[in-house]
Amino acid sequence: MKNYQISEETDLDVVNLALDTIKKEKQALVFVNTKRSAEKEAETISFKTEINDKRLEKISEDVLKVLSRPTKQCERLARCIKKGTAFHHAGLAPKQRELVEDAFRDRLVKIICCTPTLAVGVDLPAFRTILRDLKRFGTHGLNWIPVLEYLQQSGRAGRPKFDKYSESITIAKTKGDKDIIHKIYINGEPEDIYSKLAVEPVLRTYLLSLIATDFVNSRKQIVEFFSKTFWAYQYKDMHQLEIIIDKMLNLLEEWEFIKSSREEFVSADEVEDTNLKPTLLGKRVAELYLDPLTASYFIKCLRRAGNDVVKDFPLLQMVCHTLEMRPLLRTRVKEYAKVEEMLTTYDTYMLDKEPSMYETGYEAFFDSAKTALFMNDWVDERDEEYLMEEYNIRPGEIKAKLDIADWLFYCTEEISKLQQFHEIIKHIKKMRARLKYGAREELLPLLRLKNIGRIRARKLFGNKIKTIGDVSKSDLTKLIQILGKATALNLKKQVGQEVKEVKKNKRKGQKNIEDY
DNA sequence: GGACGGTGAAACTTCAGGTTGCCTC
DNA sequence: GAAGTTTCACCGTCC
Repeated sequence: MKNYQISEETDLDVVNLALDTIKKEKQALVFVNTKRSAEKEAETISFKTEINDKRLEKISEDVLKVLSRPTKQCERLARCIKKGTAFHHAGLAPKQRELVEDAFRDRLVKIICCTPTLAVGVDLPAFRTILRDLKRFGTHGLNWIPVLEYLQQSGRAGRPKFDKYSESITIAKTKGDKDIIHKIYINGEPEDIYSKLAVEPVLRTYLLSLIATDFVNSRKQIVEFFSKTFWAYQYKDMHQLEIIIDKMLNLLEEWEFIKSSREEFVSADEVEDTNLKPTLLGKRVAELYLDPLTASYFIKCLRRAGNDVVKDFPLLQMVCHTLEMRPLLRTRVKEYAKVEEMLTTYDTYMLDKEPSMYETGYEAFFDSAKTALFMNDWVDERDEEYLMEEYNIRPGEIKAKLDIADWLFYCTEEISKLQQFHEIIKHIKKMRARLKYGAREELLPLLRLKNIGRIRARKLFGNKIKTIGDVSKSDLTKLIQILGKATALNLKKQVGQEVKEVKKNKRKGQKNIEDY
């Protein structure tokens, strides 16, 4: 352990450490416990650095171009990057994350303030890691983070190629904290690892896939298989495990994903066994890697829809009320009325049944409706800044939620095919396209064109160009006015009307691109 | 006397992240 | 539980 003094240019420990890192011509990662803190910390440091670099200015500009209209978050990140700092968390648009990571690898950005996003997955070693917060908000207020996480974060320090040694620094806020940090993190042992197989959704999914792939085809084989897993090794009580497995098998059969049949003959030394076979539906659910509970829930909803009219909001709420979509957006007290109103409006169209106020799932149901509300606004062409203000959801989180929704809708589509719910498939296809682009239905024809997103499609639509046919008919001059030259020419090309670029030997009456 | 701006205490709000799947020629 | 943000009372200054 080294002992040295760091110059105190400010009265903020993290800022001093960051400035010291830069002075040493090194880089650091600062780990904090919230997205908001990551942004604030990066900004505070950025006010104190004396970095000016043309390359950083370029990256800063790129960061602003990622969305159709930069949000306040984009602008804040851009300002930080200009000064050689950045923040990094799951709320960043994927492209921005990439820009930040690359800039750090290129040693242009010196300090990244981040949430644990950077502790796992991404390989971004630094000379120094600064762990500002070792406590995080959990079920019982603030808790110390697991030792394993501490190791993950501090382990980001160390670049064998560049440095002879590296540093991981934690900041204690009180003398008491200092002692605790020493005891549990620096001198302590990491926690034991526990098998995730015991978690019901994982077990259900895994059990079904074992049967669906013919890896096992009887109850006995299943028990045998699980007895060899880490789960059984840790759990020790195999009898208890069998009870859990039976419970799951019963559910899978009840949901019609598997069929069981008793064997006719039972030899003297063998115990009774049950044959297990997947149904067609069960096979597909397993292939989709979808939690069987979610699959059976979708089927219930689809049955309820029958041949009735399907509306957007109920469809969105259906996919939001799943384990896959968690964590859901939380409904704040003052928002209850708004959510309630939406639920009342669509009362007769809801595919999912509203639990009574006294049931345990009541709150989750409301949250699923609020999450659906956000998606509904997205397909109503609201932009990222609006969604941030209204729902406190950032671009990166929007993308993640929409991706899950798309996957779940795809699964719904596949299940609908097998269950002969043909009517609803076209609605789902439409909704998937709208979620992808964040657009109203009327823009869908135009969105099939390349290089046309919701912004350009809306511009065209506003100019009475509403279909691909309209694009063909439309005058090139007008298209150029709306979209600019490059895009307009590209569009014409896509509809099979290539405008040749004639540079010389221009005949009378024939126009050059330059003429426009 | 009133508009304005700066300051700081108090009240209020919010709180990490992630894997799976299929394909659009 | 605590950081970060918002709100609001309070005070001084200037016109």
